[in-house]
Amino acid sequence: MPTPFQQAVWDAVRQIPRGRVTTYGEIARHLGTGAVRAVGSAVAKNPHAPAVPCHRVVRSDGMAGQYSGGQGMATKIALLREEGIEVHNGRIVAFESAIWRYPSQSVTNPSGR
DNA sequence: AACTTGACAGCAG
DNA sequence: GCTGCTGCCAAGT
Repeated sequence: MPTPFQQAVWDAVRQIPRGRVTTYGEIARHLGTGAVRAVGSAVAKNPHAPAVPCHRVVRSDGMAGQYSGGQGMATKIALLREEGIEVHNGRIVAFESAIWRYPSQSVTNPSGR
């Protein structure tokens, strides 16, 4: 029986569109907490895969990060490549461009900046 | 109730 | 620029 915190994390990850990635820090910020590690633990226990694209959650330093199954980042990278995200030697290509930012409260200017 | 672990992030060397 | 240590919050033992 998952905790409300884990459900919140999974719900946040579920919002990540295909072909995009996000960082644990972004999720933590979106949840209004600095528990980046707790987020990682929650995602690691994610029983809703692949409903929750946990493989789209990467590290903030541009690396794919770890993954469950003991495969390390191998499986994670494979899934990301299927999503159209290029990954070289565990490093995400165009990382800054691939990062997905959670929508703010409201955009005063819908123009996009 | 307390200690340890964890799919990380950030700063210092 | 890269490697290493500390800090963070939550969950598990």
